[in-house]
Amino acid sequence: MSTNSRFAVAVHVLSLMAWSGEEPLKSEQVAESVNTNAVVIRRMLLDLAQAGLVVSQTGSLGGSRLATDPAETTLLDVYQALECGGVFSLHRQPPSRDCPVGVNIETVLGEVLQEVDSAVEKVLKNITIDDVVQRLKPCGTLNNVKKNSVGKSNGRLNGKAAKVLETV
Amino acid sequence: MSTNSRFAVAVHVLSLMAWSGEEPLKSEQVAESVNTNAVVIRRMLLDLAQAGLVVSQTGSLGGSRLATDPAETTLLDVYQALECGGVFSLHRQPPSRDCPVGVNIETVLGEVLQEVDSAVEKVLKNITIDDVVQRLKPCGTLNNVKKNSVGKSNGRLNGKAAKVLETV
DNA sequence: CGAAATTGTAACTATAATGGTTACAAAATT
DNA sequence: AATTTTGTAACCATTATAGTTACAATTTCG
Repeated sequence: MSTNSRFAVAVHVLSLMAWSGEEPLKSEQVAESVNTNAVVIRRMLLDLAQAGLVVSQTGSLGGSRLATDPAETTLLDVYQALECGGVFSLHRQPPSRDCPVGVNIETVLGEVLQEVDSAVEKVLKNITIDDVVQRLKPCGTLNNVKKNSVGKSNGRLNGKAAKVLETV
Repeated sequence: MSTNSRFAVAVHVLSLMAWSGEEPLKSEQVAESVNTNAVVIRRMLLDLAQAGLVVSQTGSLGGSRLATDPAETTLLDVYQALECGGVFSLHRQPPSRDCPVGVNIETVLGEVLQEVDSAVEKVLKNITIDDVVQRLKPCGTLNNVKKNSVGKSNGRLNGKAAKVLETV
């Protein structure tokens, strides 16, 4: 369905900011964690800023930080900030008006899609950015060491991880 | 989000077949109602046939018809037949392994997306093709006449509508 | 059998959303 | 004034889907 990772990236970005607190993050730092280009991040930050979820500042000490309490910001807020406009779409071209099915299928499907969207929104409304951050922590410390067991992740920041978050 | 109308078209196609009963519909007829090309329809019918929802036959009296009871076929069956693979996607490129957020965000997001998908599936599982067809009927007779009030749709088939469904 | 109709399928182009890149003006700090 | 960073435009790349043409394989019917 969706070849689209915008929602995942947006949650990633906001989680980074929640993790790092008040200090503004530069788009370059965020891009490094997300593994993409800084302009892609800035474009997304514009959407998030327009929705009032982040604030940014230009200049040499600039960057972006959360504009809201992460414990109050839900994934529904994030989803709506991206203006994805629903999970499914209706027909590209309107169906035949001369067919009894075609003439009304959009109305009926519209109701169904609305029902789907409501269900999605209900789930997203119950998860906050803070929830996501809390759920990140156990993975980073216990679970992951056990899985990889090569000592790559030992709870301390090292290498680029330090570069990304120590400056924060 | 989804620039994708495959689900809408698939439900349209199956509703047409449910509406028209046992008689096989030709891809050209279906394409006329959906307002697209017959090959687009045939490609979709291949997906639906592989999922066991329709059967097709070549030859001069060929066409496609439902392979299941429309009252037992849910929109979840349709959705799964299309193999859309979930409502949202994770990151295209894997995030940084050197960032405490990046290294675990995919795991956490995967759980969230699973929760979303389950909610969507729960809704779709409760709507059958027959439900859709039933909900098409009132629109075609009362509601629509009132809305358009130009007598375009008067309950009888006329013009191309006749062409599409009278042969059925 | 041979003609006609229809599906199955390949090959190609078109469209649209997203992602990636480069470049640079505007703003803020030193 | 110099430096840094965002905001933003412009362009290309990638991917999924839709649309089109063409044709072999299959089925019916004369």
